[in-house]
Amino acid sequence: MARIIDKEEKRLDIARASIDLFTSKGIAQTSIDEIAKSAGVAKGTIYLYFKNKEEIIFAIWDMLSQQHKEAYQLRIKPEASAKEKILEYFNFSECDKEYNREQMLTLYQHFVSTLLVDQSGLYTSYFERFIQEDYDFISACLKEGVERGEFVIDDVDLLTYTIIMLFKGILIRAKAGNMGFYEAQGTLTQHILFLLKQVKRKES
Amino acid sequence: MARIIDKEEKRLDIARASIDLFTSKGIAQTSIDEIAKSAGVAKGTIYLYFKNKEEIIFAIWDMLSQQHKEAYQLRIKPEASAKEKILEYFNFSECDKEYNREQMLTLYQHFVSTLLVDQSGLYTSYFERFIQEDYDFISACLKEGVERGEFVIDDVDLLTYTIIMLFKGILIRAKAGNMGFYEAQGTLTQHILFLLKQVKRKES
Amino acid sequence: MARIIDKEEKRLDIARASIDLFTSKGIAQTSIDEIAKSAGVAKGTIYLYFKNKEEIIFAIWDMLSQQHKEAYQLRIKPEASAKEKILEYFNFSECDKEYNREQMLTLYQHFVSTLLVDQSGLYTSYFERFIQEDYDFISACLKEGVERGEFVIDDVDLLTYTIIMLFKGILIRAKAGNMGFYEAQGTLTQHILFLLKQVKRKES
Amino acid sequence: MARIIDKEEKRLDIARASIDLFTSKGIAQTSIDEIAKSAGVAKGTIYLYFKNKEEIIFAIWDMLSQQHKEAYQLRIKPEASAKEKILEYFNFSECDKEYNREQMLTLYQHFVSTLLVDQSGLYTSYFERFIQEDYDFISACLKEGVERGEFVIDDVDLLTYTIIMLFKGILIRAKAGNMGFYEAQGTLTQHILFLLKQVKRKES
DNA sequence: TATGAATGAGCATTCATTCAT
DNA sequence: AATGAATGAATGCTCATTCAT
Repeated sequence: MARIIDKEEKRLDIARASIDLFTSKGIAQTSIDEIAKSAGVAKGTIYLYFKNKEEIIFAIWDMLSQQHKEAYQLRIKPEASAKEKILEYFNFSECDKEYNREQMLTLYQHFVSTLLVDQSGLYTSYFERFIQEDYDFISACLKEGVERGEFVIDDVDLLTYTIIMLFKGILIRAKAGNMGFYEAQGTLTQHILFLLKQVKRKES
Repeated sequence: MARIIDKEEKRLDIARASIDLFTSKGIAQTSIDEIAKSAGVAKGTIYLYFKNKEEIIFAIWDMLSQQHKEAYQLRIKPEASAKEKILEYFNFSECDKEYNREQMLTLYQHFVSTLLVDQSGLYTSYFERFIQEDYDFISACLKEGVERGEFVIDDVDLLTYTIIMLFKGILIRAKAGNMGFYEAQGTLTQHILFLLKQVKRKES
Repeated sequence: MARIIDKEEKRLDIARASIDLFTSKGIAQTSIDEIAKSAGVAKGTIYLYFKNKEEIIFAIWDMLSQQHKEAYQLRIKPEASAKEKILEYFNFSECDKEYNREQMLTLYQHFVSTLLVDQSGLYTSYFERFIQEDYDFISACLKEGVERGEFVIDDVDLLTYTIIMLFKGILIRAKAGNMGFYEAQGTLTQHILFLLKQVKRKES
Repeated sequence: MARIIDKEEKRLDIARASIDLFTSKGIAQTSIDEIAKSAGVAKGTIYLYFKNKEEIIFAIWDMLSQQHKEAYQLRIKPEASAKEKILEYFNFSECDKEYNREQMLTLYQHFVSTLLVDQSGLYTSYFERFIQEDYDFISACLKEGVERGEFVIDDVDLLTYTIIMLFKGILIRAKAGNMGFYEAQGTLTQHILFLLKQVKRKES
């Protein structure tokens, strides 16, 4: 058992060591050699923990995604409104603990870039899971909001996807418009607020 | 007397020949060698018409963008409503003339993929122009709609960007969700319609 | 006859246009394309006047060498001493008329560089002629100096070659020591003076 | 446990394998591919031992220079006269041990050729060191000769450089005059002897 | 487990020269 | 005579991955 924990820990160590490199130089521009040096292990050792370079990216993603969920759980109060929950879900301020937010944005952009040209289907199916998670969470929030009388929504499914697509769209707009993390986060929040305002229940 | 050659036409020939390769293999995975073979010219000839690989991509983009604009102009009637104009603007059915729509979608995804990891700034500044064009068009339509009494909009700028971001977001969702062109086009239309419905002027 | 003169003149025009490029960028780094542009003719035209790139270099050399001889003839007085004649022979101040002296030095260095790796024998035999000319001139001067009682020389042949080798050696030393034209010229003069002082006839 | 390898020895193996190619084809005309094949390793392996092509050339030079110094030390007796020391310093007979003398001469010519057109400054600064070493050695010998009453020299610095320039000059003359190693060596010796004779102390 | 030496395919770009017009 | 479009060989360097130790 101890061995397995060690192995998992070392996996994470290598993944963590890659983040700086991936975000500062780009995924394609980062060599296994550099990752090995940065992680303080030999090149061959990387391959004892990861089948290939892509697996490292998945591992990073799993790790950050896990952190994000945990941070969300800590921040959110059960009695929060649906709006608050959704906004909090798209708040990535926890990154600052270990990695800075600009890196997180860049990493996400690189990840999506890889997805967009994926031909093996590996990334595609991996990414599908995250979109599904987002979908499940947001639609649950919206439904809860409707039940509580917070929102009036004709088509919860449609609105859910609108929010998801805005979240993806901001990544591209941020890159094309030279936005940093804060501007991107703020813009996204603004757009989500705009949408939620449309479906807010009008008091009579 | 030198050989008489329509330089612009040959440029487009080479660009056209690249599209198949870019969409089937990816931009980064396509070598100049392959483009040359596919275009039926020698490798060096490519460089008589393009300064570098990026220029080929931009040329394709310019070409498709031009075609799209022309097709839009042919389709749209001056008296069309703002809603019709916007929906038509995001209708890419003209592609079938020369390239099929699936290719068009894939190409867009590849292009955005390249943009997302661009470190030279070349793609970024190139792409900025197109986002600006979209912005100008959509916000003009919305304003016109407001003036004509078609819409009631608090913040035209915000709604414009919402539409733009949805347009970018659908590219990612389409990839992650294994959508083809038609599904993606339909989904986008549905989302835009939903948004425009929110701001539609309520008849009293 | 007029045709031939025109042809020769155009040859020289092209050669002249190459000098700037060769000296500023290096011979290997200068493309025929650039020479053509600089000479205001088409690329193919170059090949009507020169069999290949190397011939241009020979033509430049012939031209400069011719200029040097003419300048020498104008400068030197028949009654000059042997020492004066030799020093004048290694004085390249005429370059300033059309090309500056730094260019002349660089060009000479490039030329010798090409010679040193010549495997065809073309450069070698071409260069041999110039060494022979130098030899004939210098040994004639030295003999004249001996006859006139200016020098006492045991082995004229040896001293002649010493001077020639110093002249070649200064090219390498100038490059390795980051010398400019003036420093190189001055250094060479100093060394030749030193040698001639050794064989100067001692008045009793 | 990693493979045990004498990195320095392998470095020299690769360098040694390059000499044949450099001398028979020229430095610029020899590709890394050929060097790799000649050394019996893969192309990538070259770059484990050398940062780039230039480093290979410098490594060869360092190696030969080292060998020459060691051979000189073995040959020379401490009580040798200044004249003997200088002549021995310019005696390259040790080459036959591993590489033949003609190759040595050709290699030197190729190296100087590359130096003469060097625009990066890499060769220039590398070569400067060797000229400086030669200067230090020769001027020390001459000074010693003066102190011992072997020579009478007005300007040691000037004579030192005369010898150095003759040494460089012979490389060019050898090439232009189709001299082989022995003729070049003999000619150089003869010229140095001539110079030293001029400054030999006259017994009264 | 861990190492790190070795591999070799892969690639954008340049350029002297040719030749159809 | 002049043009300039076309050619295609040539090359230094990177890097993910393997595997002997």
